[in-house]
Amino acid sequence: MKNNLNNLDKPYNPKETEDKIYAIWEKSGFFNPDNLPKKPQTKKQKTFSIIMPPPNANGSLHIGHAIFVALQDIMIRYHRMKGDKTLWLPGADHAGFETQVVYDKKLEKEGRSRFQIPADQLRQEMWDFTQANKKTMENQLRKLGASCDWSREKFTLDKDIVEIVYQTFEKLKNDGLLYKGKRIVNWCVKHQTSLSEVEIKYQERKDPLYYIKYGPLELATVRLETKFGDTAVAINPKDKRYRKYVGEEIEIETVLGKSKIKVIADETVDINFGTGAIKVTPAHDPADFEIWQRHKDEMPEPKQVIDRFGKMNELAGPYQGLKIMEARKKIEEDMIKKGLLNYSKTDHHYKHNVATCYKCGTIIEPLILDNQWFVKMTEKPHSGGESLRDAAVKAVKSGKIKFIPKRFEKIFFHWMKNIKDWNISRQIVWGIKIPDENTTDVFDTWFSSGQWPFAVLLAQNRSSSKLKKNIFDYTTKDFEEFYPTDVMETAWDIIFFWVARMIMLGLYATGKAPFKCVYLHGLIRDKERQKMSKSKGNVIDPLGVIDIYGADALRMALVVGNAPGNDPIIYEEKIRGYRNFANKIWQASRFVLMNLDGFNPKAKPKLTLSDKKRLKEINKLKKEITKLIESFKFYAAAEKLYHYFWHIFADKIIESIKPRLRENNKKDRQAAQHLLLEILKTNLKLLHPFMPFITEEIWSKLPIKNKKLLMIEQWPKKPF
RNA sequence: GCGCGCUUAGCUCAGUGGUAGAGCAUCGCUUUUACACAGCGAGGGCCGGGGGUUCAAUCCCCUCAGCGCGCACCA
Repeated sequence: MKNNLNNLDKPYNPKETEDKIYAIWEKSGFFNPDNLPKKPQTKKQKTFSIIMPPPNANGSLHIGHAIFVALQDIMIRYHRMKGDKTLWLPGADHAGFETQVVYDKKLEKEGRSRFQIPADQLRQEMWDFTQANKKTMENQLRKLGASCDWSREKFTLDKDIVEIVYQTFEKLKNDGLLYKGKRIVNWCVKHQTSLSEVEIKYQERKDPLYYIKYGPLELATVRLETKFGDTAVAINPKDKRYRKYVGEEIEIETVLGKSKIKVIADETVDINFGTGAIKVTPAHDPADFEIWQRHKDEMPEPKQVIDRFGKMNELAGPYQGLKIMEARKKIEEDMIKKGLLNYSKTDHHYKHNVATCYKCGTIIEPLILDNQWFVKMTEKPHSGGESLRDAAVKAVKSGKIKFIPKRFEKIFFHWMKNIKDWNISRQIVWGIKIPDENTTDVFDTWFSSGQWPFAVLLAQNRSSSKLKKNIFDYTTKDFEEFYPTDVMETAWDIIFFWVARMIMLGLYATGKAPFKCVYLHGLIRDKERQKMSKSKGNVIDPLGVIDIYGADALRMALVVGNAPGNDPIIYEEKIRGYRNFANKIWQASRFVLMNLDGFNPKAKPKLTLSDKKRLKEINKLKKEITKLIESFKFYAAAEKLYHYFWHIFADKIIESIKPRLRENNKKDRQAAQHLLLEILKTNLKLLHPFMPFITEEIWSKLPIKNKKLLMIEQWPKKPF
């Protein structure tokens, strides 16, 4: 029998194979579940679906994306081979704030600024920018071997998706789960937008804690510069020292002169901290804002003394125009001069945590903004049912949604317990405009991506006439077939940003959990355990790696030794090791093919006792691999396959069979050939989800009648 | 402050209530017609410390130490 591998280069050359193979797959149409061979009518068609976490269309794919491709493609290819109607739906995220930040930097380099460009023009520029990135990312996904259904691909700014997002917004509004108003928000003075609770990071800082005289009282504060915005002094109602002042107006002296201020009692004031008395600055402190909300009748309206750029405004008198830290220093000096500061008491080593922007590290300036939309997390909707938070917690507690690894469920519950209402207003141009006549704000990007699993399925084949129809009275074939999806596979660091929101919004909008299982992979580190980032210069470009070692090798390196939830370490030697493995597969396959002359597939093999043992052994392997994949232990399955192929099949079986291939005993030779081919075929199938390119290429060379593509061959399960 | 992890061979990581595992690296030997991106062989570990449960603990419980992470936070 003829063989082709014989003529090829000795070391396996992935470059010559991978693009060609991907083109064959894509052309076959089998990425689309509708084109897959149907099971006999007697058997019920099972489905399997994964919605791909849509990569941000503001750059190119990094090694973290390669992990999700490797893991999800394993599941997808396994289920496809098992005969399930398998859908992997790709997409891209406009990634509102993140993309705005990236684009701001680009503009900065060009000497431009988003605040000087007309909004429409900027939006068009950013649209072109993201569309170009999206194209690049699609090709990168192809390079990685992602067997996703491109015909169903969605972008978060597609018209139909936006329409669905608006309808969910309407529903939330009608259910009383939205409120808007003048609210205090986390304001980033650099990026000029408000941020949600998960978009701020606390950083420990040392700042002086000052003690200042307030009439008959003394109080402690870090923020001298906000004192012009004080609208009350608060004490604990149980504090005997100050109880007599409650309800009184006390006369105070500041650097701006004398004035009067009300003393109020609030239980949140800690008697033991500082002096037990605090200044209340509702316009610049979230906790103080809450105090004001509780004591509106006793206090004047909040007074904003810092503007959106982090500079003192006209209410700060002579300090107007100064940045916060400059103003603080100046005020400190002036207060000392005037004897308003008990300087000897100042704690210069006061450690506290300060909220900063998670992107740029700039200290967040809490500000009161108008027309801010918030989603209520802990209140019940008017139409009945549980709060967004409670429904989500229940779904996980009841096991409707499972986390892998399970420990993340605890982290999830802990966060949900402390969850705050969600500010979904962003003051940037890049995003979905909030349907509110009084604002140009856009939605927090996670408000749309939080709806992604049901939105992309409801948006399929949605004709323009149906576009307007409310999703809550409408369904699609895809939604019926594939929702809830089977697995949401993503990185653990976006549990709160994304996973929690998908669970809450999915349950709310559809009444069903958006997925049955959340598989969380870790963040890739370098050999020094540092996170990979462009600024550190330790990033690994997946395309560069693929160019040298091949996509199969990269995928294996990312899967083996990578248990869920742990942060894997990746380095070149590891990838090289799996390149070597790919070559081992290639060489062993070459050997089998080179020794097939005279092989008759129809002849009944006369197997020896040890041959039969080997077949038993491989039956056991099939079972084990299947079980490991089903239980999400991809790292173990990959390692086992590696070990079997290399150290059992290549080192032991092939070596021991060589003499039999040379002998003239035709029957025994047939048996040996039969054994080799059977084992090779089974291994290629089992390895296919992990190393799809090389296995498909070798499969194409095997002498098999009525051969299909390996990607849709039946997953091995029946014993010989 | 509340909470979650991790600690196993030089490195990266699996693992199970019953005599410790893999890959890489190391050290020998081998250029044998699938493969030197290789083969054959070898060395290497009080499974972080202490205590407990058990016939038996790397595994379960307690405790200590080191490392990492999440949440919260008051001026």
